[in-house]
Amino acid sequence: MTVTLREVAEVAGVSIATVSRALADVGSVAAETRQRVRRVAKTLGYQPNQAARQLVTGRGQAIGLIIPDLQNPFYASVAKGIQYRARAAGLHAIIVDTDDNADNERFAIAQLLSVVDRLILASPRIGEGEIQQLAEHHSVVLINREVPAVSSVVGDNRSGIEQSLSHLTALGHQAIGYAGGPKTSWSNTDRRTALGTFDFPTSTHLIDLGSYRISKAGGVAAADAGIAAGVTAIMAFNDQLALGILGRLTERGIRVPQDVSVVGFDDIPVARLLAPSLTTVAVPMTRIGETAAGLLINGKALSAPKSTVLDVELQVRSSTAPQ
Amino acid sequence: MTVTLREVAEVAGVSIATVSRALADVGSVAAETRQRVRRVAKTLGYQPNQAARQLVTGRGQAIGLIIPDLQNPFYASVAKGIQYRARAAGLHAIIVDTDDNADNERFAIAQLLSVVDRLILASPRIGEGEIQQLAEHHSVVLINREVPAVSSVVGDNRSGIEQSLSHLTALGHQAIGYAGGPKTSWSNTDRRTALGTFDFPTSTHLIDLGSYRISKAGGVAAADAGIAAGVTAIMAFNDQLALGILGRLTERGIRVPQDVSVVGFDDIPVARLLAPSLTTVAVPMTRIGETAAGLLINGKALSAPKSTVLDVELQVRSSTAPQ
DNA sequence: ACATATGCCGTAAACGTTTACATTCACTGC
DNA sequence: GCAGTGAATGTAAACGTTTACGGCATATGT
Repeated sequence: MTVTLREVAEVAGVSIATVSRALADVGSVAAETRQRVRRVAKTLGYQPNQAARQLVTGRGQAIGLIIPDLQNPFYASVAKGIQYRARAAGLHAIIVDTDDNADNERFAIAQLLSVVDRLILASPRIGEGEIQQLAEHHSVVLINREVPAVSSVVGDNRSGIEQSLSHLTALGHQAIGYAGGPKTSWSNTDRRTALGTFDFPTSTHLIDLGSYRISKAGGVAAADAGIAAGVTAIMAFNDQLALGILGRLTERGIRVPQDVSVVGFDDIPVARLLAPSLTTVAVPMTRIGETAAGLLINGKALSAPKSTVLDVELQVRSSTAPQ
Repeated sequence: MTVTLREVAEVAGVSIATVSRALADVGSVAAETRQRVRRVAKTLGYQPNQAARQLVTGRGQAIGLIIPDLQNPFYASVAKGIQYRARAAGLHAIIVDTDDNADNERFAIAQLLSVVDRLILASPRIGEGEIQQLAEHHSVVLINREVPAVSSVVGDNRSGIEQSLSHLTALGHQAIGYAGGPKTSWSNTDRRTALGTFDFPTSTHLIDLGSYRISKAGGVAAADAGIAAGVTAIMAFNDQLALGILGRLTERGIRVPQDVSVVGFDDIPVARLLAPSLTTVAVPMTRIGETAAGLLINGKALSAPKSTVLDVELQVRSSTAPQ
């Protein structure tokens, strides 16, 4: 049924070694022979058996990608970026969704390592030690998390927070609430520390509205907390939380942006579709994916671990207004 | 570095065949031996080489998934469902995003077939003939497309359209516009034909607003077309298009649902987060994925091709109101 | 003309499994 | 006591590739 090297070799009248060399364009093989082999392979519809290839070379044609949640547009975009870069290198992506669960993640990693030796971990929830140990034996690149001695690609959280705060203070907001994300999220703590070191005008104060799950209920709770605290602007951990906040505010008769301004983070595709469209920090999600995959593919990940920080840019839309 | 069957066999004092049998729990092996082998394998940290396994068994540990766009929440959810089911069977999903391009799709299929022999095609854009030919030689399940003699899983488009129309006519709408999706989409044409056979009250008429790309611009154009046509309700091909329409209507000062009602299709996660929250046909996206993966895994896909139609249910929210 | 280099190609080993077949051994029933 | 049975294990082939090695030409240098 399936055509192998042997059959191509027979038809072309050469040995399988020559066929292999001709197709891989490696070693020395006469131009005429190469052409003939190529032609035969094509007409026979030869497709190399990747399992056999991987068995002997030890290096597979796929990279593993572990993400917390495919339904989260952020990770969907990151995954897309990884695919672009991987496809350019003739690789596939094996994606595993962990449902944001550390145990699932551990299991997924173990499973994937029997199939691939190159791994991209997006927002891993497991411990630093585990990650470092993993990185010692395999090619690993992290997304949205920094761990010493391991390659990573992240958005510039500090800059994003600063741009948001500058925007809001410039608009005259003096009571600004921050609705945080899951405590297990590295991005969340990174953004919180950036908040802590921002140089506020003396008249302005930042109010911590707490940490919320990324869900409808989380958005409702965050919005209610913001209203209770009397803030005039809410910065959300990410766009999905901001969406929930937007919905709840409208539900409670509070106008955005006239009464309260809302700023998101990430700039997921729907952010610009909303009414009001969401002011948010645009994170180059796809490019994060491409960069991470690039590190893995060109082997830089192992040889010289490096943390890459990509620029972010505030997109001012209609969910923010002067106070 | 990596531990193989041989090393486990040596340490356990048996042959590799026995180790293989003990671990796979197949054939007959003494209980005491099995235990010892298992223990040794565990302490040595044995991880089977999947490439070798696949090479000899011919069946891999992964299924291929081809989707038009990961960033589309519909497919992200479907992919998640597939993962659930696949994980339960110890399988991985190799996902390829084709950017909704038939050529990319053809290439992706060819590529994937050298790695997997089981394939799920979501909304394939390639021809029926190609699909049927593919299904002859491999296990294939289609999502959101029906092709004779090939297994498929789809949402009940007819029912969804009927529920939407019934809802709108019951609310007193007499000029209802339909904003269609890409012409290449099977779902789109399926929904259109359902529209054509609906039994309208004589006072009501349906207005075709045309076909639109799923983008910001598409939503704008569709909304403008609806306004120009003077409709009081717009049914959108899917939620993303509905989102764009919602945004444009608000932008033009038209209130939803007071002036115009809007109905979506799919019920993607953000639909309920919006203000106004979107009335839409809930398609069991995750379950579609699970079902498709199930067909592939239990081998039903090949032996008895069957089209599975899953129930959909209109979710009435606040984007629709009486006229 | 002979030694040497070089280009082309075939032989064969290796990758780590699974599994058909062979072997051993103890036990059963007569 | 002996053929027959069946359970437990070992032997070895096979899966389809890549690649080190060696052989055989032919070209090159003296």
